[in-house]
Amino acid sequence: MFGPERQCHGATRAVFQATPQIETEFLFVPHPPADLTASQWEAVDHCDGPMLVLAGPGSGKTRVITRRIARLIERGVDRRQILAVTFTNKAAREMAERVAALVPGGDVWVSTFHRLAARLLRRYASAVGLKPHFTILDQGDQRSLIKQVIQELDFDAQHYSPARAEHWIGQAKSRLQTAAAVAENREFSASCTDAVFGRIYERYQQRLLAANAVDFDDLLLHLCMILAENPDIRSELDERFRYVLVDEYQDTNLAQYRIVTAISHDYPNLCATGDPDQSIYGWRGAELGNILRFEADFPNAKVVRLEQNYRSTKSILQAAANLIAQNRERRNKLLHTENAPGRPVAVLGFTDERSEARGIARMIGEIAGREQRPWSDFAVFYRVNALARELELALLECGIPYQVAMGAAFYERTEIKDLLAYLRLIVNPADDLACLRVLNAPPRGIGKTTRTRLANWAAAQATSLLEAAARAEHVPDLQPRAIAALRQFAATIDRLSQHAAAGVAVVLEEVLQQTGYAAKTGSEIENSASNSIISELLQAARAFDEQYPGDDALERFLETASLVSDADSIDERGGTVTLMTLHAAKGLEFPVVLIMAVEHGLLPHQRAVDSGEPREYEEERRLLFVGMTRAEHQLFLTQTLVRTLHGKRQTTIPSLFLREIGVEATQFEPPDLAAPPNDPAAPTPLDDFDDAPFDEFDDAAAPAAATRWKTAPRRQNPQPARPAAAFAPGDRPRLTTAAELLNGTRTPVEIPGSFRVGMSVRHPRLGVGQVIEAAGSGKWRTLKVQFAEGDPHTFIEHKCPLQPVGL
DNA sequence: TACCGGTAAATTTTT
DNA sequence: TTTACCGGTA
Repeated sequence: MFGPERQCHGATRAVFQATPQIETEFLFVPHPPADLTASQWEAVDHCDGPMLVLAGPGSGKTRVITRRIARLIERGVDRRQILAVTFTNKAAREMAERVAALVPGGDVWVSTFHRLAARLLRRYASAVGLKPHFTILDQGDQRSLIKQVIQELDFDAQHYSPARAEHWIGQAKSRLQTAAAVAENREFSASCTDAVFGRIYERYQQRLLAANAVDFDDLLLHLCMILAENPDIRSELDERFRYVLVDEYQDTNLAQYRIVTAISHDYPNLCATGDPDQSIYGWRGAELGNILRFEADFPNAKVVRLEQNYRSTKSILQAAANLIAQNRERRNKLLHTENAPGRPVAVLGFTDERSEARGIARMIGEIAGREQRPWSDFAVFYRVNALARELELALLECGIPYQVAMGAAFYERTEIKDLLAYLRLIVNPADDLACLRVLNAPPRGIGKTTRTRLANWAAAQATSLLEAAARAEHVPDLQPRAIAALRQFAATIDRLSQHAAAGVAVVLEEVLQQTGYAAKTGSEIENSASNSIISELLQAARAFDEQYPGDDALERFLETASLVSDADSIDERGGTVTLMTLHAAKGLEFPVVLIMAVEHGLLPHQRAVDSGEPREYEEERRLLFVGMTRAEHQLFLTQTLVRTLHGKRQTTIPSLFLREIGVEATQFEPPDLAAPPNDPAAPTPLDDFDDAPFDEFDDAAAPAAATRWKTAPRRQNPQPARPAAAFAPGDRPRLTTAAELLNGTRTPVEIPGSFRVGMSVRHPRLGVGQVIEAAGSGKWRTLKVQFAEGDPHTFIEHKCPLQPVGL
């Protein structure tokens, strides 16, 4: 009688009893609105009970989530009982906006995990020994505190670097190992190293607690502990958040998983959306197992698969699907699309990183001109930030505007961090890190010696640095001048505190005035730059005051500031090409995408290869998968023959991923293409290329298509193209090469190169294999090659019929 | 306290 | 190659 609505039962029955008017709605058999597919509607219309939405890239996942929220409300669910959790501020903002557009009125709690945890932790702070106005340390603060701790404990900083300790502690925390637990199990530590890091962790945690501060991981860890140890709080929140939606579930770590499950126990209406194939944060503790195990965790879970892609062309999707099919640890999905076949995925080969960068810049320029695309249609992804440099130079050279999405943004600036540290100190006088930061900024004659003596005394007295400064006259061995400076500093903070409730902007202005920070010395240019940054902060403060008036404005402003990230800074409207790491690309889409340096050692990254862990190797594959599936219309992958990295020039090894995608061979550009175009009047080869129907690039049609390049200067080459064989048969994506695209010829360029260990090679009879050993030199160099089957074969290099694969 | 020079290390980084 | 950091000296 009620059709699909019969699924609404169990724990949430109370909701429906309380709102009987819903019954009337059941009389209308709900059917999918025209703008939703059947499976999308299935997910949207699901009401009670756990649900897993396995959403492939570009499958309209966000839309499904927002529509489901609207649908729940439409059915009479109290909107305050809905909680939607995302990972990024940006995603949260977007989702909130879209929900607001669908069901005006607010009150649906859309938040990131960390912000949610921060909010709840303020309320229940005392349960973990914190005071409500605790400080959230960013990574920089965290790093410097760890450094201090290592120094204090007098461990060898060579072996126990702050970076490693930070990682170790982060891992421990995301696995819910508290410092106390680590201390208890110290004798069971797997290694001496673990024992040392355990000590660091303990001490670090003590210091955090003393400063009434938490780091990012603590937000989650503390909340987890609260939920685990306080059944009343847990059930209260469970009841409060009856409908929980989690986006990007594949990236949840153990702490996040526990939080989500803890508040979905009595009301198990958890809706998890995600894609195992897009899990790229394993190194930060994300547990792929969480999503793979969902049905085991929730045996009666409904599973909806969104497999139709609305974003990419068939070629792109096919190529990506080929790649990801190689992963073992996944759930098989049938990615498909109704979109046009589109242009073949192109692999562009270049001689070195410089010609690669120029080639990319030219490619972008030509496509933009020909297709009348704005620069913002283009994105270039790379595995490591270092790869952006050469590209930036090339883009500058071509006059193409770009933006790099990368770390060290606004809130990382010294001025901003200093000013925020003052605010932190006002809110939380125990915040020793903030105190340390501004004690001598601007300089007021409090040097290193003074600081050490102050810190020692404060530690002995078990008091905060600020408090110690206020009572500086008791600190032994201090110069009278230092005492005066310290007392004055403390008095200044004290005076500033009186303005605390007057709004963020007012406090900030007072800080600037009273500390003399504004008048800080510096060169003319530096000053103007720094001034504009400061005024930007002031502006943000004013905007914040308007939006959130109230006594706790300062505190909330700080929370916002510390939870903001660089990804938030990407300006979508700015008409520029976007450069970013593959990690940063998740969740975005661009009409034209170029992925640089698809080479062994970079993608997959050397560290993943060295680890020998299939898990890590598969994550690299997912990373490329994520990058590829960002592309709507056109996708290019590039590789070079030699690449200079860390100042070392090395012959590259082609990425095995290329072969998995279906690239049999890349033809490399002739060397002269490396030079920037010097005759702008010359017809661009792409003019022609673009008019060609895509079908002409089919295997069989390839030689015929070659005749189309009449406007491009034909290269005399006795050797006919090594043509059709270069293109994969059947369901393989169709691939084009750099030479074809940029030069308009299909004449392959023979690249002499010696085989190296690790390279993939093709033998006419034995198929594809990998060089596992090379010996001798010159004429007598021999290669040992392992093929898919049988024992390795040994060849004499200069006589053997081996072809490099991917070269 | 501030600067210079030598050395070592150099993924990814939602918060 | 570039960068960050340490330790020495002015």
